[in-house]
Amino acid sequence: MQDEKQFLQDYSLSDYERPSVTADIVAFKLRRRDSENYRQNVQTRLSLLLIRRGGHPFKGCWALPGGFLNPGETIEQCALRELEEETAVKPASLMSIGLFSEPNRDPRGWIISNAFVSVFGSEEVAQRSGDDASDAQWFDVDFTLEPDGGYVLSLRHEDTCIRALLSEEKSRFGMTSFTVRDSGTLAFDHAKIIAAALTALRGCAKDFEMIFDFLPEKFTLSELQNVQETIMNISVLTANFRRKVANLVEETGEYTQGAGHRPAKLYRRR
Amino acid sequence: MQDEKQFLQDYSLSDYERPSVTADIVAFKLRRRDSENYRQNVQTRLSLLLIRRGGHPFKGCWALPGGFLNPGETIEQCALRELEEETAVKPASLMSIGLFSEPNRDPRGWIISNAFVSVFGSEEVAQRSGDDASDAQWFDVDFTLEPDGGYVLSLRHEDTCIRALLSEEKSRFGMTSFTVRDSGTLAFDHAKIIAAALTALRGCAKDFEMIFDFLPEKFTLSELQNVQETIMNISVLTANFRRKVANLVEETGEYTQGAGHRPAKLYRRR
DNA sequence: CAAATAGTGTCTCTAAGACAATATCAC
DNA sequence: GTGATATTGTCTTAGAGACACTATTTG
Repeated sequence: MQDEKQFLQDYSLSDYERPSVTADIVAFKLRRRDSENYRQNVQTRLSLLLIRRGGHPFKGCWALPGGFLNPGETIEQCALRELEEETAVKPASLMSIGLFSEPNRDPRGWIISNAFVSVFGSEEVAQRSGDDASDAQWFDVDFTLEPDGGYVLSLRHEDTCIRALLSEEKSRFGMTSFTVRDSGTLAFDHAKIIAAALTALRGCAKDFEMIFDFLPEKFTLSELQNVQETIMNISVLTANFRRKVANLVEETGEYTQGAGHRPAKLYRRR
Repeated sequence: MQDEKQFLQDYSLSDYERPSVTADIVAFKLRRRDSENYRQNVQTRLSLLLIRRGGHPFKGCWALPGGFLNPGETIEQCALRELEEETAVKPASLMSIGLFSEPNRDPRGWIISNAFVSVFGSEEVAQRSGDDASDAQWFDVDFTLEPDGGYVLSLRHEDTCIRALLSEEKSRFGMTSFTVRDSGTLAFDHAKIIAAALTALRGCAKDFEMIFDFLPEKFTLSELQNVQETIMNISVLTANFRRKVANLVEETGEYTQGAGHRPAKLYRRR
């Protein structure tokens, strides 16, 4: 035992070269679309948070929020800390989607990144500007398979439109990874990370995982259905949706009011 | 542009403290059990590869194969390289199960690890001994939920029996993580990693992912069924199993011979 | 024939999908 | 009543699970 104490005292990790480690977060939120009819329910779009880089490299490009792992914290704590520096709010959920470790993914040097999907509820999210970020904005997401087999990732915020092209690479186990053919004005390999995040998010939403995190504690079944439809970019039949989620929710006894049509029961997650 | 070149030339990552990064691999294989009856099909057990540590820390304990990430390689390449140093054979598959980054998981210092599940076919796997490993052996796996809600992980090889106790921690998204209550003679947090690996492996096997990697190119449906049953520690009805995998395989036209009973069609993966 | 595995047929039950019908509010 | 959403009912079909049955080889 004395032996081991001595060993650890003498042990030095400094002989080996070490990478810098970061956490990058793909933060999702549903953005309300203005409705043309005041009696209609709110329409939503899926959006994600990007930060305009103020310094080199990729100066002026848009990048995912994230930052370096500090001693004494886990990678999840790092992700939450970096995210809170940008949004001032804790996300409703956080899910790892893997380590991105291509040696040349960052021109600054050997930097590998663990990426996360995070979800924010629909309450307004405050924004701060970070130290090396001149701007942070939520971009509407469009990620679709083209007839030629390629994927197009479009991110829009007001006049700004980012467009990236990717190819799918099926590597066993249902896990799909993407290759970037054109990164547009996205920094680093963030197009690849966003594509992986969207794939993971849609996979979860299919099984009703994570969809509750987009909503407040109490919600109507229509709102819940809207979340799934928005994320997966599909539309499902109401009757079937309600049957499938019946066991995942419970009634609160409360109802919506003054919506211009029949009130709806408010549910909560069970 | 000149501006950016200059920036990158001046940029130094050395101001920040950096962790060492490793890849640890939970390598699975099916081990043939001696059958009491020469006419019966071979019975199998799930086994995983452990290495006895020859040096400090955890001297004499058993640990997962793995090693440090080198510059110029991805974490997947690192995992394959370390695994090949131990087994001299490439695995049939490799799947990441996440980054383990608890600050004090390694007494040597700040070392974080990306864990992988890998699968080897049933052909014999050669073994080399690594530099800091005095022994490498395949341990039969038993991982079961006890009535008290805890999990027991038992690993056996001849006279050696490792026994670890864990608790389940459901952290949203169906992703379950484990807390180690008693590590037994397993080094570091490897009991936690093995529990996560088994959970991931069973999740895959349920959907017929990864089960083909345990078998040679040509196999019978009985063998395939046996793989799933062994991994998940369940038994399923033959007729139902065959219906479910029917679209995942195709006939080769060949048959087994001389097994002491009716020959079986050999299939391959489609 | 006995022992063992290989392979098929079919019944039931559940869940998913499609579609129709009714209910309730604001105006 | 009209326009909008809320909520329920039910028909059909696909798939999972259970179980019974037949087929083929070695010894």
